[in-house]
Amino acid sequence: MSRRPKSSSAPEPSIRDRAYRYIQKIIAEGTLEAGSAVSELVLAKELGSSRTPIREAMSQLAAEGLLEPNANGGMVVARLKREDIIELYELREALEVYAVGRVASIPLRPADKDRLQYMVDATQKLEQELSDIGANELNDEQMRRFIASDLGFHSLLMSMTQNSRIQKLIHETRLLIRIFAIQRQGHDKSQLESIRLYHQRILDAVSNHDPDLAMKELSAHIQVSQRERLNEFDHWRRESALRQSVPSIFEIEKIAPEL
Amino acid sequence: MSRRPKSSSAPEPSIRDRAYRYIQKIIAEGTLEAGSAVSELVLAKELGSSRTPIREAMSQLAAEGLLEPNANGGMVVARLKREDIIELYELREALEVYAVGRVASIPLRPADKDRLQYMVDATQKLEQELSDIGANELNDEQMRRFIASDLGFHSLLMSMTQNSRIQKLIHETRLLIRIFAIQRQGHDKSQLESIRLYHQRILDAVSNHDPDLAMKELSAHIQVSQRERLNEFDHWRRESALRQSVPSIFEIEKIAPEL
DNA sequence: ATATACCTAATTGTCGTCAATATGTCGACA
DNA sequence: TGTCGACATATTGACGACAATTAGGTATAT
Repeated sequence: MSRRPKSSSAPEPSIRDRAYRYIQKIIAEGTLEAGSAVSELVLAKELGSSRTPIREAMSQLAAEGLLEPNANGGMVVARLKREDIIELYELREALEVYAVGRVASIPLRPADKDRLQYMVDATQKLEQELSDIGANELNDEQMRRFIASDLGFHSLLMSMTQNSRIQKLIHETRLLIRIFAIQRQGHDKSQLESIRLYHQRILDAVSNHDPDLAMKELSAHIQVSQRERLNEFDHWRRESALRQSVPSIFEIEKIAPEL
Repeated sequence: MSRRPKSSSAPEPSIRDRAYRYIQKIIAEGTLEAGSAVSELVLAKELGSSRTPIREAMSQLAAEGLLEPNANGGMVVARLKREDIIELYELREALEVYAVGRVASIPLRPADKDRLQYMVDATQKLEQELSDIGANELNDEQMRRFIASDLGFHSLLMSMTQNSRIQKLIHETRLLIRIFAIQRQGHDKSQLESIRLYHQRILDAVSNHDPDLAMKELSAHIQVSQRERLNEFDHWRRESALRQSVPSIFEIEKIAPEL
């Protein structure tokens, strides 16, 4: 790694790293939609580099689950199936529930408690805003704030685990879920309140050194999220199936009117 | 993947795959000791290939934790520190305990129960052999059989989980632990019995659809293993420190006799 | 004899290219 | 007209080579 001094001022990221971040970004942004094949050559031209660094970056993305190797060869942007959502949420549950049990077993520093409470309060503030204007769903800006506070709460909590491997896995799992999340329709007020209450109960349990309760609440919280996500997925798939089938009938009628 | 027809008879593994397995093998066998730098060129010559496939295989191994990138560049065979052992066992605990809870929640097929019981019985048979000849520790052949039955029990149990990602992570984690295990001195009879009893209790709990008990037993089982492994590690490190310091004195005496 | 500077050797990140295969299109034939 | 086969294209896996940087050793000066 001669080109990776990574010393003081100029980390000089290798082309491989830049490619890694670039591909991850365009997948996260949805520029590359799920299921589409991603070519090494076009990415190499886009980045003005050779195929080699792109190739290595894609291997890593594949190892993390963002890309999956196609049968005939080459990579395809991973397309989450229903079972994948189930698996990913189960993985989250296994890891996060264990982690929160550990966190709740050690003293919670007041500063950390305050930061966690701040995240919960941020969500409550959003609820208040909804009530004030009589709305039931979050607008885009509010949605962004909600995601920030939701992610912040979980990230903060998990960062208190000493276990770096578990942290990394949780991060990757959440990333996968988030990236491939169906366009999450804005949570309504009741969902918001439910999430906030879960967070508050988890925080209280951690604060009270009650690992069992903290684990139980977080487990339920994740399971509720899983179910909501599965419902979104089923809705989306049903609509998608309709959109797919109806035009095809039209096509048949247009092409073969005798039927 | 032109060279990967993967069709019927000749899967024709790509050079990359062969390199992956080869490197994993020589690390597992201890041919490459932990901490030593592994050169791409040497491996390429050993395998009679170019550096490219080796490079990609090494990237994958690094992603799985077997190799770790060196600061100046290049890869080094990962050398597990004490915290790594702690982290890996915690990860195992998080994943396996969750998985066994799931397995215990669904009906256990009689065939599976028999296979699990067979693994437990295999361990008990080893105990019997020790008792018969009045020995206290396993010889090499018995040790191999024990590892097979121990690994078999856990693998079988985990394979009943529907979650492929959790299975894969458990597999990788166990591989890491096993590969970097300090030369595990043969378990003595009491350890053998303890392990067998844990396995039996876990099996019974799963068989009786008692997820909580199964999880509790497996958790304790893994924690005991972790503690044993940490003890081994501490012993080894203490001896290693002695071995390191004494020769250095010899060296000094040879190089600078006037001291 | 020690320390510094230089030089050689080894190793790595990246590149351009080749061979082989999968895909899609066009044409021929029944 | 429908189906099969050959051709062209595109893409991937692998190779050898180059530039750059680091490490280690040597020579030189003090």
